[in-house]
Amino acid sequence: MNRPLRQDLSAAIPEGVAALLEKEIIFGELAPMARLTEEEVAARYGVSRSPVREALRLLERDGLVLRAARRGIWVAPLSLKDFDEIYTCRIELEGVAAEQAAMSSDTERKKQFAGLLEELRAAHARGDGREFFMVDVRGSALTYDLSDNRTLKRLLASLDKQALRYRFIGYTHNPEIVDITMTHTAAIYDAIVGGQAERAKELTEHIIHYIWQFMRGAIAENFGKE
Amino acid sequence: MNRPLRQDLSAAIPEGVAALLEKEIIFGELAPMARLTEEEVAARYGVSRSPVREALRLLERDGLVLRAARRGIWVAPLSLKDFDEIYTCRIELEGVAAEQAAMSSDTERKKQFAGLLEELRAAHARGDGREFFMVDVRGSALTYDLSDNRTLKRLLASLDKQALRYRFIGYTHNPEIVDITMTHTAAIYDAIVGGQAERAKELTEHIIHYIWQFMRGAIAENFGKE
DNA sequence: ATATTGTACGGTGTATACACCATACAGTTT
DNA sequence: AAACTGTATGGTGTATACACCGTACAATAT
Repeated sequence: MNRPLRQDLSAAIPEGVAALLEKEIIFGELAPMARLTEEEVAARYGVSRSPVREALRLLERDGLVLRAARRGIWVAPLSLKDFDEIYTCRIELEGVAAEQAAMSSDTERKKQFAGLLEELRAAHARGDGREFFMVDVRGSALTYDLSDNRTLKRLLASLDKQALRYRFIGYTHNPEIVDITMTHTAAIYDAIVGGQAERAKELTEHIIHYIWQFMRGAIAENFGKE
Repeated sequence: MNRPLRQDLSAAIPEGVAALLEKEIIFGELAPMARLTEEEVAARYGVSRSPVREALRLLERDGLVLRAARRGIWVAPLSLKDFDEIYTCRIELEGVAAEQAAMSSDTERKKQFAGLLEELRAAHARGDGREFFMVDVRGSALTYDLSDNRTLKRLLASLDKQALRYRFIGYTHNPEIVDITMTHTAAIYDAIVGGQAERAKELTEHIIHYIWQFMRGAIAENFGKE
């Protein structure tokens, strides 16, 4: 009963289950405050409760689920306050990451930005918002890698997962957010590849602040009260 | 065999075990790269492997231990690079936390800073570096609480645990670091309590940067090569 | 009718058994 | 002698059984 799924989960079952649940949460297939029971998740993926528990610990770390001792587990709710909290942190850390990435001399990996930009443009042209964000995340991951700071990378990877939930909702309600992101991302990639550290940092901070304020409207509409 | 320890662990065993291991790692009782086996830890605290596994996941999240699949678990090594990475992140996030804390109107909780300052002075006067840092951590925790940003709090709580290992080593080699921290901390508390947001942020960033550079010497001596 | 207590059940928390991988070492072969 | 293969062992990874808490609902008493 557990054999078939083991293949899909690429060796590490907890991380595999976490990745699958992550996607479901980020893209709204699992609604905010949806109840998760360990046994149900275990049955769904054909594994036992042990790795599921570890997967849920990972999701808790990234703020995607809430746990109450002996009460249960829920998909973390979304709120305007939470959104503001995340962006308050992101604006600082993404700025540093872009700055440090620009200072990297790893020209070989910097070339990957060109390919990513093409993928972004393709997804943008197709109007595929979901794919757009997935590629955008890979661009961020590349930036974090170039910054050569494992601690920063760890913090941002965690923040990004939360942020992506809001970004996807924002896109759903205001598709032009993809247009804005598209334009600005190109400028940032340029600065990073060109080694303009200060510019990369300022651009990143400015742009994140801009998108933050732009998205607040859509977010407030849905979660203003909470 | 497991009953007696349960009391010490205050209800949640994984968190309890994690807290105990944390202290041992932070204060050097468990040396960098020391091997940890789940069974040994479980036996030591009189619990089973299940909660120990979860405790080790928590420590991994905070960068205190490293895990290699099916290979083992080790206390995370210390290095100058890691130290720089942590402070690069801390300087940004602590600044924001101080700024936001100063903007808080929770005058009731702000009064706690006075008591903490007294405790700091007492520990400083006694030359009790370990106690000094423990109180300092509570001051940071209060600042994070006041910032009213759960995301920021989560990121900083994690960072602080790593940072404390280096801070304790720095103090061991350069006890005057406690003097410096003592003086500067008082100024920051003043700014936060007084509601001077911009000043609190600038002071914090400046001071963390100063201590960072000051400590680099002691850290480099021990871990320069790694 | 309301309040209180008993009870059943869903679900997490922990313990334990077993599977399986990684390493080291010994034995065999070339 | 060196390389390779087989095997034993230590330790993590997973499955499963059971303990225990929290909630809801029903029954009884006031």
